[in-house]
Amino acid sequence: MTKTGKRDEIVRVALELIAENGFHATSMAMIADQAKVGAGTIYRYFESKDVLIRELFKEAEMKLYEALTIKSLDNLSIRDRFLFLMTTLFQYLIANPLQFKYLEQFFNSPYGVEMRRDKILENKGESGPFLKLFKEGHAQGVMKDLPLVVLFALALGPIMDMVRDHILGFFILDEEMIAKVIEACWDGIKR
Amino acid sequence: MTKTGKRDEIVRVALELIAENGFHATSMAMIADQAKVGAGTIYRYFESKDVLIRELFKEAEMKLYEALTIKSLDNLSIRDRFLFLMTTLFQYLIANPLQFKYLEQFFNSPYGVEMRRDKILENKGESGPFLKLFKEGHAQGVMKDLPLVVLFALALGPIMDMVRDHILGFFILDEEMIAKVIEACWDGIKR
Amino acid sequence: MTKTGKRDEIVRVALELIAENGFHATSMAMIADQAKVGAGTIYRYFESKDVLIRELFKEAEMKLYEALTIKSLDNLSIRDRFLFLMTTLFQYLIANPLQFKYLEQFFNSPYGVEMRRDKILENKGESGPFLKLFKEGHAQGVMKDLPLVVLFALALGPIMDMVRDHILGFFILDEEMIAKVIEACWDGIKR
Amino acid sequence: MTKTGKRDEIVRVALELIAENGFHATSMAMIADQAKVGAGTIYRYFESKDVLIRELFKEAEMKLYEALTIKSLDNLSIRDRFLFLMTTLFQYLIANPLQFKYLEQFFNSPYGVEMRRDKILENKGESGPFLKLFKEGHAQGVMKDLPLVVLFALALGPIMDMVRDHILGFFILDEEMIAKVIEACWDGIKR
DNA sequence: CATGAATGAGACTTCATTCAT
DNA sequence: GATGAATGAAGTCTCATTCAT
Repeated sequence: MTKTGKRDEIVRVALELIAENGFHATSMAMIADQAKVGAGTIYRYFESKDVLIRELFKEAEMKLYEALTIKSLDNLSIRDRFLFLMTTLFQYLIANPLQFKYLEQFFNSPYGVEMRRDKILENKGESGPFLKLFKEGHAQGVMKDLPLVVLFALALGPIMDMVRDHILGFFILDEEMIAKVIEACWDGIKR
Repeated sequence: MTKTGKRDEIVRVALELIAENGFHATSMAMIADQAKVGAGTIYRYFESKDVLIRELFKEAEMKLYEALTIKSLDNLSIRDRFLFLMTTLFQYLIANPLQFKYLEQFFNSPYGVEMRRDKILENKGESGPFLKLFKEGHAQGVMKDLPLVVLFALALGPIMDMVRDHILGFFILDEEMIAKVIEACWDGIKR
Repeated sequence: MTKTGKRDEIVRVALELIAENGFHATSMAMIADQAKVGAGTIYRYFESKDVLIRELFKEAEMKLYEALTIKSLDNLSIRDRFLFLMTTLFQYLIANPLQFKYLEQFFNSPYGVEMRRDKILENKGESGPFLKLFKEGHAQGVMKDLPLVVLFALALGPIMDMVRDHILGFFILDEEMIAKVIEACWDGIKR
Repeated sequence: MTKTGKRDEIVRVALELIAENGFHATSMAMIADQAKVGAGTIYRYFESKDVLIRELFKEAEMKLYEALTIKSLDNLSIRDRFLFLMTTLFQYLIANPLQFKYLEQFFNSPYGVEMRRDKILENKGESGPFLKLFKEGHAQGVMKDLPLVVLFALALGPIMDMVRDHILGFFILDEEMIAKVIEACWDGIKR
């Protein structure tokens, strides 16, 4: 196996195991076993379990970010861009439940204290797609005159809850329902 | 110390430590030390750490439920009842940050899988205040025609995010801002 | 309950629990619970668990000794006295399985190192019924010229094994079989 | 130290400590200390203390079995084979007192309930040397017409008692005495 | 005298991490 | 680089014993 092959396998297995079992219930030995590497090998790539966990987060965050920025939306209206971004987000999270579960766990743990959920989308600086959208929505007077943090919560809070319930099998989200939820979120933030 | 004094102290300390550090990082020894009881004493009151954690949840859930049901609202309009309930919830969570943090952690852990956040308010049967409200809102055609689960997410998802940010000190929620957020949530669920 | 009533109850329950579960698996709390006394009460009668265990042994030993000396056998032949004593022993142990199990455990544990099984019957000085019998058997030339310790082992070793198997349900000892086993033991020690 | 060196050392030390102090009084920490390994190392080789205890038994049983089957005895008479086997057993147990003490403890504990002492020698199927001997003795009419279990008790019960006394230093067994004891056992089982 | 809540030493076990091979 | 056996600190839990009531 190539060098990066081992690293990738460790990352893949660690994300999967932690998403399913939690940080605590996932031992380094389990990861090593399932990734078919020696226990010590993980430490060639990650200084410690803590570092591994943070690295996993960064990679999951990055992938999500990329999913949300694949397409230029500059020529659409604010509303249409919101609908598109939200739909993309929904679809990505539903298609990648392990990533979603991992991110949820990460945020809801001591690790996530200094890294609010909003930051997933916001912290990429000016280029964060939701951030950019909300700023422009503000400027055009299309959205409520509320702090960006509040707009994030209004738009994304419900989404996270719905996706969690869907992944846990408590509620089935089909395309029609997704569209309705997004519309309702829009009602919450639009002026 | 009175008989129940020790149990109360264990509960208080355990909630605080777990809220701040997480389940995993809070050892039984830490709880015993800080509660100033012997290590074995905890086990007179709680069969195991697991049982302690679930008991803490039950007590926190109960207190929250009580806070939301102290006042009869039957003679108010749906909208006013919603505003009142949401304000009460906001205020309770902000005034009891340890309980909030504990509940958040509990839900976002293997413990909480079978106990969705919505259930906090819903599962008390017909008397769950939000459940009752949403059902009536539905019936009267005041609210969107969406499943109750979705209405919960739309109304409560943003609240949880805002409260978390407030408690972590990322954003200051004053009464005016709370009122605005609640209004926006109402926009999200009203027809 | 009278004072001795409590002590007796503790002794009875402790013997039963230890016979069934072993020293280690029987906690003082279990004994107190089942004897319906407070945990501290046991310590009014027995200085420690160790003392209780030794006291239990002494009482069991005493009862067995009494069972073997109820009847004067001086006018019987050596052989008949042997048969009678052995039959009595067999019957007593089978009728009192808890006592047997307790004694077995006691001997086969650090407690019993300084108190060989033979001592049950021997240590009552000159009056130990088996000891007396073997000495006279020796003197009359009816028994093999072997040390008393060896005669004890030849006569009693098989009995203990048989009784254990019977009590554990591995083998059914009826009166006929008992008689045969005793006859065989006699063959082992007779000249 | 070689790879298996640690396991062997753990086994050796555990057998010794348990033989001297009993299961309960021998902690895993004591074993680790005396074997000069880390506390966790024992668990690489044995899943739990329970498993260690059973494994120790299996190894002790196996060694005893091997000691009794090193030599083919098919061309000897039943009586000579009996004398030889018994002598071998005596010598093995006296030469390996730790194994003897361990086996005694094991049988006389909850572990040994389902594994009667007789089974040490019997359960190897048709090849158990004592079993084979007793069956043939039966068939040839050389031995008493008693169940095999009884023959085991008559032959081996006294041996165990004598060996225990010898090991504990209560009685010195020299070769001459051993021969006499075995003869007496033969008298007990022969027709 | 009796009680039983409280204690804390100590038992078993896990697991992140190291390091000789 | 890779391995995985070894480590030992730390965690959960038990239980003989004490002592205030």
